[in-house]
Amino acid sequence: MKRTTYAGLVDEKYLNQTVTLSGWVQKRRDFGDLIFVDLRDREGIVQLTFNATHAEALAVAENMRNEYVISVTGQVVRREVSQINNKIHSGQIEIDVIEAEILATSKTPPFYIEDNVNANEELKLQYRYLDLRRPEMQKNLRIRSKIMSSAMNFMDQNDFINIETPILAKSTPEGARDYLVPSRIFPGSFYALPQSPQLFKQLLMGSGFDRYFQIARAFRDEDLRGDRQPEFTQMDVETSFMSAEEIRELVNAWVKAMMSDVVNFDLDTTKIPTLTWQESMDRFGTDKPDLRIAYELKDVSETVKSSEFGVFAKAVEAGGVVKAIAVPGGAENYSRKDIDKMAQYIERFGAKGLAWLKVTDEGISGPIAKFFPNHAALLQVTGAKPGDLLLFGAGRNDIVAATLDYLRRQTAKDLNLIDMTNPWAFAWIVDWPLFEYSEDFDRWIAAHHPFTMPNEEDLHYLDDGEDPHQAHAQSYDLVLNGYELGSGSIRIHRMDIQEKMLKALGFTPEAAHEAFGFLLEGMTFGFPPMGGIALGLDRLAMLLAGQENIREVIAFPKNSRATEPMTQAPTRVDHKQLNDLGLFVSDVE
RNA sequence: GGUCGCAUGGUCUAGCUGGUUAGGACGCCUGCCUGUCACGCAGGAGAUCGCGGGUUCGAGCCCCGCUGUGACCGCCA
Repeated sequence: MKRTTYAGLVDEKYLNQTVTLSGWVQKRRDFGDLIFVDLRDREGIVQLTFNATHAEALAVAENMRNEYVISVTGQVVRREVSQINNKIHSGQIEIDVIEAEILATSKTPPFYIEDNVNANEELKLQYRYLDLRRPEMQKNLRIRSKIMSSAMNFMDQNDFINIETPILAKSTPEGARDYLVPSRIFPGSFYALPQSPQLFKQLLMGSGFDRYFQIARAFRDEDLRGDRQPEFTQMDVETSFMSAEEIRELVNAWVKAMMSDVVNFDLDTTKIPTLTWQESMDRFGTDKPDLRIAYELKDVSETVKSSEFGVFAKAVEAGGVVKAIAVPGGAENYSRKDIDKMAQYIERFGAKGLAWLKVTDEGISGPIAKFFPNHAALLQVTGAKPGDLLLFGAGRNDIVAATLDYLRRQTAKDLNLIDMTNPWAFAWIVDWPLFEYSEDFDRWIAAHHPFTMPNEEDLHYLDDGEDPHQAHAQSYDLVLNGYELGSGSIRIHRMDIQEKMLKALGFTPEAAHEAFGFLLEGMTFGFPPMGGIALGLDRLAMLLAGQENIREVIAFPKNSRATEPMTQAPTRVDHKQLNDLGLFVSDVE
């Protein structure tokens, strides 16, 4: 029996036709001499009816169970009006089955194959192939597929050349921890899986390809998060002779095409705001603001520095800040207990406590209200209105920023204050610091990567005797709804600047040569001005699919401990394999 | 590396202040049923309460350790 169409596509257009369908038994409803079976395939569900008119088929249906694979041939018939099921596409019709065959039986699955399953994550990952049968997962992966084909089309139409770069690459200092691959031929030597194709794509610009793209896998051996997997997929782009602004325009055009192709949304890219990094940090406390939330961080340091409330006064005195958000309607909607919970949560950001005030028609209330007898200025600076809840952060600027960023997002989520009339809030964040201080390494490291071009007017900061850490970079991040989608920059294409940069990062000339000699040498052979970007397709797919975890758009993801419950990877390997590689594993229990 | 949660039939869960025949829903099995689509009805099977130790006359419940797992902080150029 050869399949003629998909179960989920059969509708009135097929009336009275004989069709052959194959798929999985979603559900059987058995009335003895009448059996209904919901047949599921990738496109959806159709109801099959079996009755005594076709006794052989009925007998087969009696043995059907959930998740059996079956093939049936029957006639598409109209349902009586009272029997129409509007929940499914095929609900106007059903299949009067003439012939049926069980192609495979199934054990009872460990969880229901339906959306909104409540099974725990580990179980779903262990039986990932079953979880992927769920319509929602099928939808998610198809969105992902559409994003990829949209990207490929756009790049092709814009004369980009798709070039693959090595997966077995060289370990370089700086950046994330590498996944290492031992060399058999050179025991003790290792390849590294690329954290991104960064250096290769720059070299390709040196080769004159001018416009490169690749849908590339990248690997970072760091701890996972809801939006972070150890291997992930980037749309990696590099161009020659383009300014940062031109590159952002190009990405805007792609994003516009992609939003249209994938979610049929007409994105007005002229309305995508461009914020400097500093502005974003000041207004939102984060470098990836969710612009669907109207309220922002307000600096009240000046207003409260001479107040009687010691916590605020001391914070300012010690060189810190006091900032606040005014949560609309928060006064009624948050109890003392809720606020205590928030206060406890923010300890993880280093916050010592959470000061708050409820704004009322009469003024302000709450435990610290008595310290602000003249609260008019406070309300003016924060823009707070009666009914609002003022939440304060006081102390070190970075802690205040992290705390209020969290509180802003969390309260907006709690109180439905996310503006859904603007469902896709893109933003560009530009003018990033070139360096950031790493407490881990106890030195300055590249904020983006060591090949990021400083702003022209900041180049002098890299000269001897100046403070390089004041420099800002020609770099840009694309943000969507509070997630970093991608990050790029204009690259350094001149060796003299690159050498200064590496020096500022603390590389000796020897160490720089050892790590990046091939790139430095390349730059002596005429490298063009270049820049590019890498966009995280997993996160993009997650957002477009309306999911909150990146696992939902990856067919076979890792769990939060970077293991894969289905295959059990990573696993031990046998001694022969280790011997071949010249490896000895110590510290095995 | 750290913080906070979670772990009870196949699944999701209830189990209070320590004494229960460990309860429910869904699923599964058997039988009946010709219009269901959350089918219905009758019956049935299915649990060393994650592991180890401790407290106690007595532990699913309290304590300690471990394991697994989720979220987050650090980390992620």
